Amino acid sequence: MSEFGELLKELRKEHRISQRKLADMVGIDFTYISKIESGTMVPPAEDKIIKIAEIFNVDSDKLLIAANKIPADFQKVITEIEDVPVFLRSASKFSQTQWKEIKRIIDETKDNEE
Amino acid sequence: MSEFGELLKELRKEHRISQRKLADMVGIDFTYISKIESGTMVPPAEDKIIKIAEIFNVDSDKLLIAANKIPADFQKVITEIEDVPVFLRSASKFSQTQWKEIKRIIDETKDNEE
DNA sequence: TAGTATGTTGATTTAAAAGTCAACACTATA
DNA sequence: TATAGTGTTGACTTTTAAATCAACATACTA
Repeated sequence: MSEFGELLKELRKEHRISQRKLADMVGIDFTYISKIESGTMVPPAEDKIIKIAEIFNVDSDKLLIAANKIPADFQKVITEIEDVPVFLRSASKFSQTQWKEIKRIIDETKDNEE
Repeated sequence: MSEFGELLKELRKEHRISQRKLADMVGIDFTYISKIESGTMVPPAEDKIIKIAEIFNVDSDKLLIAANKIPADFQKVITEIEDVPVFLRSASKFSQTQWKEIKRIIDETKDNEE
């Protein structure tokens, strides 16, 4: 039942890299990698997870979420924008249709970026 | 600069209650309350903050946010609803108008409750 | 003025999270 | 069959967050 562990193992295998090599790159002990993969130990701290995401070139948010961690950046958003906590309290009640509307709004902001 | 500390002191004063009494009710040492209020120490753990919110009859989310803590409940929402992290990444870019739309959607769900 | 209530400070402790170290076991291969 | 590469396990350690304990200072009040 360790989503993160399984995912890590998969990524590592895909990239054909050993636990020792990965551990070196991340900056942790290789035995810890072993335990994370088997679910014996909980996922590492956020900075390590971000490094892993970089190494395997995956979205760090996704990896953090898989580790059941809230990206620290979110703290700023949640604590600084008043309406965000209110939004989060309602988020579980949104219907499909409502999510569609929200996604439309999100997409609008994405345009602004380029 | 300790938002939480100042807020706590204010609430406590309003309720005309001593640090010792409050500490007893919350289940922590009174000297800790003193340090929190002065900003010497960081706010207590989430469960203590929630107790404080109950004692003073204020919204616990607000108190947690003032303490720069993300309510643990949010973790479920953030990790379990796929679109929420995406939303949070965009949240800081929303315009007034966009927030108005979002609030409208939130209000719709509130109707469902009663 | 002795007692009671209040808040402050510095040193220390406890609990939880995040990790290391040492030792072993299996496999491949030179 | 030695040795290099890999993963596993159990006990221990380090780090950070969350607090306590002991001692004192100030004000109030019986």
